[in-house]
Amino acid sequence: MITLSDVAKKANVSKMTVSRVINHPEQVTDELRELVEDAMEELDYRPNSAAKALAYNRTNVVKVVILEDVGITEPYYMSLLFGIAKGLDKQQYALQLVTEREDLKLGDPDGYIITGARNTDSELLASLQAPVVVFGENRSGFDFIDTDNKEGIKMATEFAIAKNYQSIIFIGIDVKEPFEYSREAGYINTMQQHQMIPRIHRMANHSHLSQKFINEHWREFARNTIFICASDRLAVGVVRAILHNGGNIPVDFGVIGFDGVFLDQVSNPQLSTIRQPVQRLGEHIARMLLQKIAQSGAQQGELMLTPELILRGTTRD
Amino acid sequence: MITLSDVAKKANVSKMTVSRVINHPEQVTDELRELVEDAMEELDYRPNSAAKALAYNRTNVVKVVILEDVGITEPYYMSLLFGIAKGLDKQQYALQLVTEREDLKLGDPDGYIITGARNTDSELLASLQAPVVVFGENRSGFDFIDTDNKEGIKMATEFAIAKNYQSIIFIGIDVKEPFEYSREAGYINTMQQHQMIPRIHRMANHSHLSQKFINEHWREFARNTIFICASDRLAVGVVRAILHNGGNIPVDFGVIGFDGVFLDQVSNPQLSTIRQPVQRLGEHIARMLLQKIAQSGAQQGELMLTPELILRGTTRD
DNA sequence: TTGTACGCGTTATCAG
DNA sequence: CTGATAACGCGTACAA
Repeated sequence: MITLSDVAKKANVSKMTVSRVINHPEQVTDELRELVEDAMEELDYRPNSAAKALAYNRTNVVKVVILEDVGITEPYYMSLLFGIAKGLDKQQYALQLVTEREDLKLGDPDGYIITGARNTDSELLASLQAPVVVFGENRSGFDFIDTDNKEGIKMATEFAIAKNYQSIIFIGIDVKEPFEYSREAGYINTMQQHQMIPRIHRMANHSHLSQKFINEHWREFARNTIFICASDRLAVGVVRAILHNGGNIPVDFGVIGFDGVFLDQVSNPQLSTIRQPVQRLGEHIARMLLQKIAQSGAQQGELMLTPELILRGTTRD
Repeated sequence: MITLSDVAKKANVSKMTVSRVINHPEQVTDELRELVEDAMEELDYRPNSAAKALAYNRTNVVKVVILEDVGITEPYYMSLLFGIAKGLDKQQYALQLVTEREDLKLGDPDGYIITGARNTDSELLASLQAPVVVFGENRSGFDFIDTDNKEGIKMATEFAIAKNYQSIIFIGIDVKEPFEYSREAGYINTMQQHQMIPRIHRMANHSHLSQKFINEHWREFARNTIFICASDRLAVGVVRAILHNGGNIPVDFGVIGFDGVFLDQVSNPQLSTIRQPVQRLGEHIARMLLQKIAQSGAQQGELMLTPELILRGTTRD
């Protein structure tokens, strides 16, 4: 193993000079700096993160916490993890996955990335002893990152209007959480701007529930109706019910989902959807946390990334 | 932060005694040991893993490598990661996710968990500088864990025979990999044991390919046929095609998938499938790697976990 | 601007 | 069986 001292010897300087070249290069003369850099290169020096962690009193570990019940594993989180891992790797950070509340207190990570948190989790999060960033809108003051939910639904609604769908119905998720409020707001605002009357139905986020709902109300839906759904799951159920009742997709009926992770692609026909940039969100939240750690816990604010409207088999051209 | 020294003072011993109580308790008298244990309890002592890592010349990090192209994110890996994380957590290990081959060489993990490896990756794996365990059967001599593929298909085939399906067809994945050979072997052996003639069709692992295949050969399939598929993806396509052609599931046609992760549950009707114990596999492979690290790289052999035949909407009672 | 001495928390070695 | 000492690799504080 190559250490600072090895490099120092090779460059004929003290190891402190080498350390400075790495952490405070401006304090070293160009001459020495180049000498040291060459030596590092030649020896293929790799800093020892355990030693660094010990000196800084850090662990170089962040906990990634999934508070949501993932009975059926959401593919969503896979992409998110990929992104997070990518963001952390660049700084030689490692992660520990936590899926059970009890395990939250174990270990001493340098920070936490929280996903799937509900309003009721605020106290729990506030009690953590290291910097926290949250994945998903919240109004409890935690730094967060999320898709721009409002904007996403706005895009879909304006598309529906532009395509002359007569009736534009929103199928929402029956939860009192900011992400849902924002999605509904995007729908309502856009409808009102165009003097159209919003119509919202809410249910738990399961495809068989939206399927059942459409089946039971089938007679109420005239041709030229589009359903904008708060999730791909709901959208998949809607599609099934329309087809089951003999409705023609995409000619007479349209369906747009929300998420754009996995489900939209394996469904048949492939779903038009508002795709969240999940992996990028992951990268950004990792960066946000690392920065917060570097700034010893300073507030980072919020960041919203714009989703993309993907048009496929369930909307007409 | 509570350190060894703090505990040592409280217990009136040297910190080496405390260290021994933790790592080599048999070298300490019962009397002192209890004294120290009480002190640790009272002070809520938590070992500093960075310091430990430095002393042992370890990083306490393992890399989890996904070599497969995950264009469409496989939910499969999510469960696996949960399991791995659980196994690692117990020993205070953290993980780094690697999805790109180039990133394999960065950092100095204590070991590697490799998934999605193909035959052609053998050299790459052999060149790694830390203990390696592989997820998935292989015949290159790497320690591995996998579902008992052969046994799983055998269970499904015997079920089909017991239910008096006239024709039992295997839809396989068109790859030259051990897992596929084992699945086919499970099918062929069982068929032969019952004096039945095996019939296998292979294609790439996409639902639209199996869908297309069934459509094109629809006339060849008499009633009372069951399709045993090498993946849930293939099974989903088969189901779609059967329904599309007016076939009655589960009365006249049966379908059994393989995997039992996510897809089987969101499909409609819900899929009968051979469920892999993915999360348990994850836990076991983590343990295997940690043990291999502890034994400085000693061979661990192979471990196969038995899958479970889940009967749902695509097979008759 | 550069170097020296020491500390971070833990473990191995060796002496008692 | 127990304790003192040195060492792991790196960073800070202070001195030169």
